[in-house]
Amino acid sequence: MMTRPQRKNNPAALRLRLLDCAATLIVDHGVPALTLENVAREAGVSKGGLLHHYSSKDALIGGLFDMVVEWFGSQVDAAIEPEENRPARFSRAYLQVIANIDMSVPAEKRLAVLILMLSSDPHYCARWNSWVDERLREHHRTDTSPMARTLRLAADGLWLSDLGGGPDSVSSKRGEILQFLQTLDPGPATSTPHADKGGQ
Amino acid sequence: MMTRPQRKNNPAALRLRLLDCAATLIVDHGVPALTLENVAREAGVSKGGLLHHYSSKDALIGGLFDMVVEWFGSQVDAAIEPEENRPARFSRAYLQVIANIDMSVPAEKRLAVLILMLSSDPHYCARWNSWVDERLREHHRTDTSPMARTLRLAADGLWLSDLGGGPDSVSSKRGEILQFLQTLDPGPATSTPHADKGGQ
DNA sequence: CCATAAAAACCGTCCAGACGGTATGTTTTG
DNA sequence: CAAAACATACCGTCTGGACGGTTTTTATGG
Repeated sequence: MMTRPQRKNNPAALRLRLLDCAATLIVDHGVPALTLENVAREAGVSKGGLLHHYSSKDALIGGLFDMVVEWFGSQVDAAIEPEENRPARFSRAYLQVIANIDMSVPAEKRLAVLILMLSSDPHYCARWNSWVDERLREHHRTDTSPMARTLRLAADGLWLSDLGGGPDSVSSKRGEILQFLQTLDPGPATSTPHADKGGQ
Repeated sequence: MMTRPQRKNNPAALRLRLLDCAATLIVDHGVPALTLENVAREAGVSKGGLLHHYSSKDALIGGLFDMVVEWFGSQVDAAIEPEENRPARFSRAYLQVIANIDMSVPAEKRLAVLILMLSSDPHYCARWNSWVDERLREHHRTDTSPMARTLRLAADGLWLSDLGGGPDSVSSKRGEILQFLQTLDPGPATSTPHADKGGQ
C-alpha cells in the first residue's frame, strides 16, 4: 500500500514550494522582487492560492524565517562533533555550515535569505539574535572563549560575503580560509567573564 | 571673504541632512522605510525639495553610498598605523574602525546602511567588493596573511551584528572582543598563496 | 461501493493605498 | 531680473489583499 495517497493537490508540498520560490526570488532578484504575484507565478499557482496558505505577506515572510532558522539549526546540529567537551563545539559547527554553503544549490540559498530579512525588518533581527543567544547559553561551557567568538564572527563575515558574491579576496579562497580557521586553537572555555591578555 | 556666508537656505547642509536622514531611516526602521516622502519629512523639507537635489531615488541611494564609502575610507586611513611594514596594517585599521562604531551617533549609523544597501541591490555589492579589493591590492604586502583575512572577516561579523543591535553575546562585549582580536599575531604577509602555520 | 454534502484547496478580478516621479508654481539668492 | 532653492498639486503604476466563484478532497451514511 502506498504511503502517500498521491492525491492531485498536495497542500504541504505547495507550501514548501512557495517558501522556496520566495527564497529564490529574494536571492536572485533582491528583496523588492518578493511580491505575492511573483511568488505565486514562480510556484505555478494563483495569487488567491498563495493567500489561501499564507494569509498575508507578513505570514509568508514569517514562514520563510521559520523555515530558514529550522534548516540552519538542523544543519548545525548535524555538524556538531560528538566529543562533549570539545572546545568551541558549537562555534566550529556554526562556521562549517556557513563556510560550506553552495549558493548554486537552491536549498542552500535559504540562509542568504536571512540576512536580507534582517535588513528589512528589525523584528527579525531580534528573533535571530535571541536564537543565537539561546544556542550560546546551551553551549556556554564550550563556546565562551574569545577564539570561539572569533570563529563565529568570521563565519558571519563569510556569510555576509556570500550575499553579493563577496570580494574576490574571499570567494576565491573559501577552502583556504576555512582550513586556516579550523587550525586556530579555541583554547578552553572561559567561564570567567573577562580574559584580558594585556592588549597591544 | 567669509568662510560661512550663513544664508538662510543652505543647500550643501541640506544635502548632507538628507543623506543622514536616509541613513537613520534605514537603520531604525529598515529598508522599506526609505521612501522619498519619509526622507523629505525627516529632513524637514518637501518632496519637491528633495528631488531638487537628488533627482531620483537611485540618485539618493547613490549619494548615500558615496558618502558612506568616503567616510569609511577616511576613517580607516586615519586608523592605519604609521609603521610601513607592520603586518596586517590595513586589516587592523579596518577592524578598529568597525569595532568602534557607536550606533547611537547618527554619523556612525552610516556604515550600517552599507550592508542594507548591499542586501537590496547587487550593483552596490559589486562596487563595495571592488572597493575592498582595491584597498587590498594597495596593501597586499602587509595584509595577505590568513590571520589578516580573519581579522577582516571578524570585523565584518561585528559590522553585521551592529545591524539589529546584535546578539547580547556580541554587543555587550565589544571592547573585550576587539582587545582579543588585537592580540592575535597576524604573522608576516604571505606573498605565497599558502601559509599554514599550524595553530595560533 | 456509491451518493452526497461539507470542507478545504485553489482561481481570477477588482480596489484602495502607497510610492516614484512630473509639472508647475513661489520664494530666496546673487 | 535670472537662476537656484524650495513648495504644492497631481498622475500612473504597482502591490497587497479582499472577495466571490470553482474545483478537488474528505467525511458521512446508507
